[in-house]
Amino acid sequence: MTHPAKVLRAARKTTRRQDYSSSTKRSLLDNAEALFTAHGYAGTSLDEVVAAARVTKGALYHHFPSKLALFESVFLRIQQDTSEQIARRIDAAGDPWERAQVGLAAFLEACREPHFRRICMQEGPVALGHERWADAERAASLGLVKTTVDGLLADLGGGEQLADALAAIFYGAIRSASEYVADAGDAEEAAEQVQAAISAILAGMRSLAGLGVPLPTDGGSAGEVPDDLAASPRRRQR
Amino acid sequence: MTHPAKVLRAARKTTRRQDYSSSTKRSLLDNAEALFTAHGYAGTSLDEVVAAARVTKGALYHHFPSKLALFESVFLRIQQDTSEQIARRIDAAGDPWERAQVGLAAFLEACREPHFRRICMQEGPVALGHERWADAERAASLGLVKTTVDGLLADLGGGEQLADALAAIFYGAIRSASEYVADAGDAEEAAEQVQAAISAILAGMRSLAGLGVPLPTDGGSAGEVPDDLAASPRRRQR
DNA sequence: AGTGAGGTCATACCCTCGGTACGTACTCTC
DNA sequence: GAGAGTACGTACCGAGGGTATGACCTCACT
Repeated sequence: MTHPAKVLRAARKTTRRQDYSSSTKRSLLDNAEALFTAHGYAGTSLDEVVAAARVTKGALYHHFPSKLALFESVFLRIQQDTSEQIARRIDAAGDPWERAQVGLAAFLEACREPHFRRICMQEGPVALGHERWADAERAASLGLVKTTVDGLLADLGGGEQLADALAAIFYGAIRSASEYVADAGDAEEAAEQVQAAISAILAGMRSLAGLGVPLPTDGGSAGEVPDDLAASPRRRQR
Repeated sequence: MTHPAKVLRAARKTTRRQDYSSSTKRSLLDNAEALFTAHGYAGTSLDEVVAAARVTKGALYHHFPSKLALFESVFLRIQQDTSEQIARRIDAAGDPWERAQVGLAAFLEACREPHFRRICMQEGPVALGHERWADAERAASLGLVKTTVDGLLADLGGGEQLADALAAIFYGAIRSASEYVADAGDAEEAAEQVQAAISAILAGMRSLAGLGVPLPTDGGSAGEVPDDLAASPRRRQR
């Protein structure tokens, strides 16, 4: 058996110099993640980051062009890890309705991780700006929701034109639900309530389809809604 | 007839000095609102604000103890105006389901106002911090949603223990829906989709109740959910 | 092994911006 | 009309993001 170090270096085909560099970068990312999680984006100074990572600002600015770019790297790393994790659990589930339940549970769980909650859900939109954050979300969390919703609608048969809107709605619902759970005194009980509430919503949609009620109706199916309110927000009732 | 100026001053019971002061403060609030809307909290410097309001930092710091306090004043002013406006429209509606529809339409409309959208929905949580923002929201927008949801549940009969969770869920759903509408290429069409989607959800809940399905079921009613994912229900089916 | 090259990082500095200390002018009251 | 207090301006400080410059260290090539 050869020497472990030699095997590693040979296998990874990296120079000592590259090891140093990537180690420095990784340390910056790790420490930045911890500090951003603890104090937020604006509340974290680069001096704190470089001190924690035991480097200087020169090193930081060699690896990242700006504070924002550093945050974005941290953000993307967490987001990708988390969404892959959730996707794996969804894929392990069976029919669309079970997948929705599993996805919800997995997402609620992820939102109880402080770093995901703080960096991806709270700081992300404002630090990166709504535009870039929304793009990243579309590719990750929202994408998962969209896929799941597509599955549900396919199972119900119909309502495809509502898929995007429904995905956005469910995504916001889950997001807000996670805040509700995180803020609740009894997180377990809150999580149960959320599961029950969303189950009820899904069950309602399912029963609607069973009743032969067409999903893609324009307003009015939940109660008498004046035309001018259901159709175009421009025209308001006096 | 007495002198006009005397009449005015006597009627309003304010001194010229107080007029000047409140005018200065109002100008600061107005200009800060415009700048915060355009460039966000971090992107707006106090120098810009005082220049726009044609005063100096001394004046600003006489009226507001900090930049954050200035932002909070702007925030609260917009939030109160908007929620009062929405509340009036809800109160003008009839049964709970119509109230929900009207409230949704009014909220979607408000979210298309740039200053409400940017300051109350986007910058608020991060600038004020989640805690203070959540408190303010509970008293305003979320309060409206909670009241409306309470009305729905009362009409359905049952599910009261889910009211808080449902309100949080619907609030997030509406929030996200408003983003969806704001980001959409065709806002009109997007708003219609959102109205239709939420109508479908509400109709589903209504039909569930009509079918005699009890609302407060613990998970699993939408599909088979593995025990370990069902968030430790106190009583599980089966 | 020696050496040039370039990637990697440290040091020192600038600039913006939130916040403070203090001075001034004006207005109201007695 | 004199004192008092409010409203506001001016000058400055310190924190923090960003930059210019150069040293060191590794690596490839001879």
